[in-house]
Parts: sequence; structure tokens; C-alpha cells
Amino acid sequence: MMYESLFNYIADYSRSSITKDEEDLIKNAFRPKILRKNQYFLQDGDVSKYTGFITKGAMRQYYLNKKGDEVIVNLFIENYWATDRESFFNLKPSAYNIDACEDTELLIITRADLAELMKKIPALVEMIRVMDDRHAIAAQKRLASTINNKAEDRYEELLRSNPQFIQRFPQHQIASYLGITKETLSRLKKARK
Amino acid sequence: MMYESLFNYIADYSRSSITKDEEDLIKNAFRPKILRKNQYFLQDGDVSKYTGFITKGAMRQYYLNKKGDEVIVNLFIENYWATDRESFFNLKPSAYNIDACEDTELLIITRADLAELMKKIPALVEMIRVMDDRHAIAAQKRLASTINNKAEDRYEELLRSNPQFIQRFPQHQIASYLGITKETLSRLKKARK
DNA sequence: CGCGGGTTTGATGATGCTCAAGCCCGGTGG
DNA sequence: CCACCGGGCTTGAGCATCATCAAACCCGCG
Repeated sequence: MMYESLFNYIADYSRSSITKDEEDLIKNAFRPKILRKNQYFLQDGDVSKYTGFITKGAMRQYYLNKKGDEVIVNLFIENYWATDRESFFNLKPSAYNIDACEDTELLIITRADLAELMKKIPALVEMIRVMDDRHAIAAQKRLASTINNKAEDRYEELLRSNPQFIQRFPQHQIASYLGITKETLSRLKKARK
Repeated sequence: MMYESLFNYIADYSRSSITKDEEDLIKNAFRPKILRKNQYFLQDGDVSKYTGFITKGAMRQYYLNKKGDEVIVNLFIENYWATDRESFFNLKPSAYNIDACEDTELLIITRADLAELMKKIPALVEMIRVMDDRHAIAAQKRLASTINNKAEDRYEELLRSNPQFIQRFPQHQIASYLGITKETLSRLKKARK
């Protein structure tokens, strides 16, 4: 069932296994949430009360720029955490929207409940440390890549690092995520090979 | 003396004060390191054994791209931590160089010693959590800004967020940090006002 | 005085954006 | 079953932004 993938994720990231008791604690603290395609998980202006672990589906995080078009900052699929970190930790209104690109299943928890749980389950603390670490490294790389590589290189990179994304998200969303227009991505794919 | 600024930093980030005993533990664990201008703190290929808290001076983190020119990924001044995170946490060779842009004073500590210290000083754990949090948020914003704004906007943004940088680093390094060429930055400054 | 790093200026070209139009295709209702 | 609609993708022409390369300039310092 859906908690299994969360248990596996924790074990993987914390490099330690969790006990049956801990599993029960987790089941009590995280609750399932189902979102239909196109349904919001977080809306611009609301506080990101929950962080959600995706067990099935796909989501995107975006904001509207001054011209009013969507700028996608993150794409999420199974085994990703969906939240606006700034809003979630500081409990302040978010500038982002997060919605479901497919029918999606999540396990959600509030900041307070997560803090409680971390006191009881050391593996969770370690998991978050490792996540933060990898996240920081990935962010550094994505930034460097955005600055130094041209559109085509970044697309190739995404093909290598996240081929699933290309399958599951429409091309204009991939383009936005890469920081280019849909027209450029279209031409670029044509030019390859 | 130099430890004061580290104590203040910890108190600030952990939103709690530290005891005299904890201060002593910190003094024993972190040791001072002096770097002359242009001296390396970390060289490409070496493991980033230490993380360093800067009490005085300025540093930069960069790598060499295929064409062989320096690409600056981070600039550091007082109250910043200098390290290659990926190398420091995983103890693997770094792809980056970090060197001093001025005569610089640091307080350095190894990963193992830091881990020990964190077991004894809860405020350190909290400090790191808050640092990671702010870091992730800042990285998100810097990425969004790089993707969506043009060179001039990004320069203005830096002027607002880190005016000290503009004073202390030569213009061609600022340009590299912003992801533009020195020529573009030069022209852009001329065009403003 | 002259060297050298940093900065500026100019000319040219590549990359990717904008706007507008057309196309493809799956779904819906007549 | 077909016609139409709409979303997503493609194509084209023109343009803005920025990189590149080369040369000159500026200024502090030996």
C-alpha cells in the first residue's frame, strides 16, 4: 500500500531501517490525500500547511510573472516531496501554485506534526539532512547549468537526468521548466538528429 | 575576538543562546585559519575536508569550464560559510576551487568534528536546519531570477541584496557570478542612469 | 617610465524571444 | 459518422539581448 513507498524512501535516505513501531507512528502522522488532475494542492496567497510525499501521480509548482504567464519552477512525480518550502517552514503566504498534472496520491503532514515525529524517529532527521544536502547540490548544479549551457545542452541534460519528465509532462511545461519558450524547445528537438 | 562572530551567528540562526560551556566546546572544535590574498582554501581535485566560517575577508568559489575560464558560482564574505558542500559531506574530490580574494580569517572544522559537536550542542543542529532552509529558498530565487530576468535586472537585484559584493569584488568577478560577461556588465552600468 | 590587471568601447554574430499563423489530433455533440 | 472545437505543437519572420573578439584605455605600482 501507499505507505510502503514512504518507508522505503526513508530507509533509503537515512541509510537505516525503521521499526514496526516507527512505521505505525508514521501511519498515524501522515494522512492520504487524493487530488484530481488539475486540482490545486497549494494556491498563491495561501500558506503551504502541508508537505506531501507523492506516492502516485505528477505535480508542478509555478508562479505567474508580471505578464501573467505561468513559470514552472519544479516538477514532481512519485517519490518527490511537494511543498513550498518557504511557506511551509515560515508559515507565511506562498507566492507559488502547486497543482496536479495527473490524478495524484499524496501522504501529507503539517509542519508541527512533522516536528513531533522527528523527535521520535531519528531516521527522519537523518533523511531530511540528506535530502537538504542533495537538494543544495542539485540546486547548485541546476543554476550553473542554466547560466553556462545553452538551451539544447540543458534539454539533453534533462533527458539524461529525468527522462520520466519528458514522458509525463506536456512539452510546453518542460520548456518553461527549462527556462525557454515552447517554440524554442520545438525547434531544438527538430534540429537534434 | 574572532569566535564572537561565530557565537552571534549561531545564536541568531538557532534563535537561542548558547552557554559558556558550549562556547568552550566550540572554541576547542573550530580552529583559526589565516589565508593570504589569492591563497587556496580548496583546490579542484582535493576533498573539502573543512567547512570554514569567515570572520574576516572575502572568498570566491569557482570552476574552470571546458574553455578554461573561471566560472564563479559563489562569493563569500564575513559571516558566510565557505565549503564545497558536496565534497565536504561525501568526502569526495571537489570540482571547485575556493580561494581568498583578500587576506582572510576563518574558523574551520572537519565533518567528523562538526558531527560530534552537533551531538552536544542542539543550537548547532537548529542553526544548520535554518541555514539549509534559507539556502534552499535563496537558491530557488536565484535560479528563477537567472531564468526569467535579463542581465540588468539581475544586476539591480544584486545591488539591492548584496551591495557589499559590488564594493569588494572586481567587476569581472561580479559579472561571472551574475552569469554574464564583463563587457556586458560594463555596458550595462554605463546605460543605467 | 612602463608594465599589467582591470575596465571600456566597437563591430559582428549567435541564440533565443515575440507574435502570428497554421497544423495535428482526440474528444464532443449534432 | 462527421464536423467542429480546442489544446498542444510546429513553422516562419523579425528582433532584442548578449557573447565574442579585438583594440584601446586607465591607473596604481614597481
